[in-house]
Amino acid sequence: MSLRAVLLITLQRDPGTGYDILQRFKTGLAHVWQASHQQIYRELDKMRAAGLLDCETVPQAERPDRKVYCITASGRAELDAWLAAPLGPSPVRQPLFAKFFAWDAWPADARQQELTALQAQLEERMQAYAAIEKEWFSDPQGLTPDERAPWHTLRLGQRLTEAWLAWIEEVLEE
Amino acid sequence: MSLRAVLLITLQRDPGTGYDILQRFKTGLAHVWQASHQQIYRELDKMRAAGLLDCETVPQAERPDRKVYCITASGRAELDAWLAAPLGPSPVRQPLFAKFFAWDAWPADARQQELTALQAQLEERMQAYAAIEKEWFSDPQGLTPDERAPWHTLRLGQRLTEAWLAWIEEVLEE
DNA sequence: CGCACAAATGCAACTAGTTGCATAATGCTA
DNA sequence: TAGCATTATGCAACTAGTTGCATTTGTGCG
Repeated sequence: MSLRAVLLITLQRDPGTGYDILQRFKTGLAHVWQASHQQIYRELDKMRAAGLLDCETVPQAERPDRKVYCITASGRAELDAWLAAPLGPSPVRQPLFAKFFAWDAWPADARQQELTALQAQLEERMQAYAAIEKEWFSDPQGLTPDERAPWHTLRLGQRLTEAWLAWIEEVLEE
Repeated sequence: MSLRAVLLITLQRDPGTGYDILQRFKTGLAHVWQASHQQIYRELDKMRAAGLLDCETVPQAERPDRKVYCITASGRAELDAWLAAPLGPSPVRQPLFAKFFAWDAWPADARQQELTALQAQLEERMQAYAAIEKEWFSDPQGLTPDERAPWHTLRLGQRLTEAWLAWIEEVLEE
């Protein structure tokens, strides 16, 4: 259900094609939602069939046609309903924790490798966050509430990533 | 794939039935993995068919038979392979962030309700962590490395939950 | 007594997401 | 000039997880 909501949100802000949305998932929405192009195209088509979206085919010279989707009144109603309803709890699934519970069977070198790889990945993420913050949110106090909201999600991303990094350091010290 | 690995891990430690594993997912493994009984039973049967598990049916007087599963050599090999291979990155899917990106369409009362509900849930989780820590890990320095590993996962759970709570407070102050 | 809950298992149908393949033009680069 | 990335869409088959229903007996509660 949530992919559908995310598509409604982004199309409500800006109509676009499946490909456009794929690009958004790689840039501005990267720390919100990710989905493959197959999933996006399929979901958009289902939503159009359900009357949540309108679709206009724009032919292009020498390129495949662009199918530009845009939200309908019924799509907007579905989005409003989704926003009003509280999110359910998401099930816990931590494969890394599972490895910790198999500590005695987990080879020390694999352990080391896993944790340092994760560390590198998290540090990269911190840098990506910093770059986004610098580019878009250099003056958080000067933003409208609507513009501040995405900045808050960035802040949480930073807090969580910092917590992960501190923990990895603690574990690696052993 | 990870459910399979988690089942291998817990059965390697202690053979048991699907029902037993369901109970473990509700207690000791609650912050590691969660799955419904249907998923567990189905996966166990598939794993038995694939030769990863042995199954012994224990008839009980006046109760449904218990099917006790226990890991085979080939199951153990699969577990070792899983432990040795680094985990892939998990896709980002944050429905709450999505709501923040639809800030202007998100009614203030729904927002308030969502965040305070989440806050209550996280505080409950902190208490659950504290209870587990008190019961099982009151002396972390006195544990063997193997016993310390689950304690580390608890510590990360605490750190992440604290980060969430601090963030919610920051957001609610607006 | 009747009702809910725990113990113990399972089928069937569904939604969500992944993987592999296919098409077809343009532009870049080794 | 051959090969690879980008733009733009899609089918088919698969794995993973959810939801709803069903069975059978014992135990505790009001």
